[in-house]
Amino acid sequence: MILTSSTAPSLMSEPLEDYLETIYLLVQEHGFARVKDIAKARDVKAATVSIALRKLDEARLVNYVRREYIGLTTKGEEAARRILTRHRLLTRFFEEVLGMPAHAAGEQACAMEHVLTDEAMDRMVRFFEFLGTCPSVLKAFGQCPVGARPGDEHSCGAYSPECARCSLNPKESSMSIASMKPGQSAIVTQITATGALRQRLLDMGILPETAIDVERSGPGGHPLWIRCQGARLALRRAEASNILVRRPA
Amino acid sequence: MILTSSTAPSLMSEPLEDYLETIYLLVQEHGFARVKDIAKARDVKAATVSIALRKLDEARLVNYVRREYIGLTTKGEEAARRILTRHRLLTRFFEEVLGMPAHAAGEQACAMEHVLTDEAMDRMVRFFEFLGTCPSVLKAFGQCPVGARPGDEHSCGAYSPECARCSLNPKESSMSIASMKPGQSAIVTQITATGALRQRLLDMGILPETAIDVERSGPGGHPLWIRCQGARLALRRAEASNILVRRPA
DNA sequence: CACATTTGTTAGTCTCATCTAACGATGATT
DNA sequence: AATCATCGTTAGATGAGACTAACAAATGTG
Repeated sequence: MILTSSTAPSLMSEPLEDYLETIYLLVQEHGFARVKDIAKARDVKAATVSIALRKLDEARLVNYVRREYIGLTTKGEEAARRILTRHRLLTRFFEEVLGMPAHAAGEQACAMEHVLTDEAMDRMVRFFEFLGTCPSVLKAFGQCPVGARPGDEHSCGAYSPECARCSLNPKESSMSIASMKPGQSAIVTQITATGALRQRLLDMGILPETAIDVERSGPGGHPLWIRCQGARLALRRAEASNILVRRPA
Repeated sequence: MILTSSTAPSLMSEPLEDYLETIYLLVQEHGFARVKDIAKARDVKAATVSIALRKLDEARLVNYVRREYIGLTTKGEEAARRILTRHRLLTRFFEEVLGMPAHAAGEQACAMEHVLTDEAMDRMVRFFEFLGTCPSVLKAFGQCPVGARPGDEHSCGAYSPECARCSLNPKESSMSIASMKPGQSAIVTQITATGALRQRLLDMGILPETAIDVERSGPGGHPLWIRCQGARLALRRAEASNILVRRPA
């Protein structure tokens, strides 16, 4: 989707930002940066790096003398650190808050670091500051069945009776859409499916706090027809039973 | 930064995904999609849309008969809904969790919706499921000085004595790096600056839970030299006093 | 020192997404 | 029915970022 952007965060293309970041890291690690190493780190050919360096030189972001080691200008260092900081922040978010494995968190951060606005960064930092003073929050998330990571104690969505804090254990008020009648509406609270089925349901638009209207509901093996976000979807009963809802008050 | 991606989330370019999304929304809103409307929504020329439609038709994502209304195939609808769901999820995250204004949240979501991996989406949904059962968390964040949004009661970083929950009010253990001596180290807990200064400090890499080493510290008007994430930075005392830290135990 | 290997640059090509300009096709107006 | 405005398509150009292939420079080895 395209919304008209009000702020111009960066004047540089994403690839050029990546080169800057790569150079910064290479200099930090080895004390110098060479075309070959940049090419390897970014998984492009050396020829491509040469061209990029000329552009970065024209933008006064690197000190580029042909066939010599490459250094960042002050301006280039600042730009690199700006991106790198976003990378670290996003990585921490996906790893520490959402509980993703380090590598996946880093990859996700790579893809987003170029487009994180100042405002979103500010709010994200504030969220971390908040969490720093209320560490119980993340602990609670990590210990809840929904928040458990693969390898954790209550992973795989296995419900734990001790988890009173989050009260995610099935209770009277928790029903699946499989038991709803045609014409009824409800709000999704949780998708208990895992793996590919979970992803399929999410991709269809079935998210927490989304309204679901049941249109047709055959008994037994017949599919359940629902409306969600304006779209008509057909679900098997086995799938539908993985979507927990609450009836609006 | 570039990390080798293990999963191939999408086979489509971002612009093509945007066209799909735009068509989906236009059909939902008006019952049909025309080249002209797509061009307007995406802010490109009609010629560009024509070409994109040919590609989407080749990929069997739209039913494209020259000079007629454009409809999505089942496959196209699924792809569009996939992106749109990511858009909604990200928007809600930036709006409801981080407390950004609706428009800014939507813009940020636009920029990220194409690169959100299945795994990150899964974890993000789980986080929402968790928050649905522990709504006090977001309430606590929104009411803390750090989490207050512009317009909220304790916005602008004004500290509120009532906010005992988050204990963000200055306390004995809370000191700024301005009072640190050369050779001392500490961990950043909070950046109390706002606006451009805050952004500048963040961009330099000064984030919560980041280690800071003081290298040189002149008295009075002299700058404070610190190391942060391997970089040497010079800060004015007025700036340094906005960086709160705790000494490692 | 001569030659081979490694490293970097240049030239030319490709694809993608965009543009402008010109041209068809459709439909509305008088 | 003739004309005109709107809408869509085609053709051709541009700029970014990548590639290959060929060449040039630097570095090591016998």
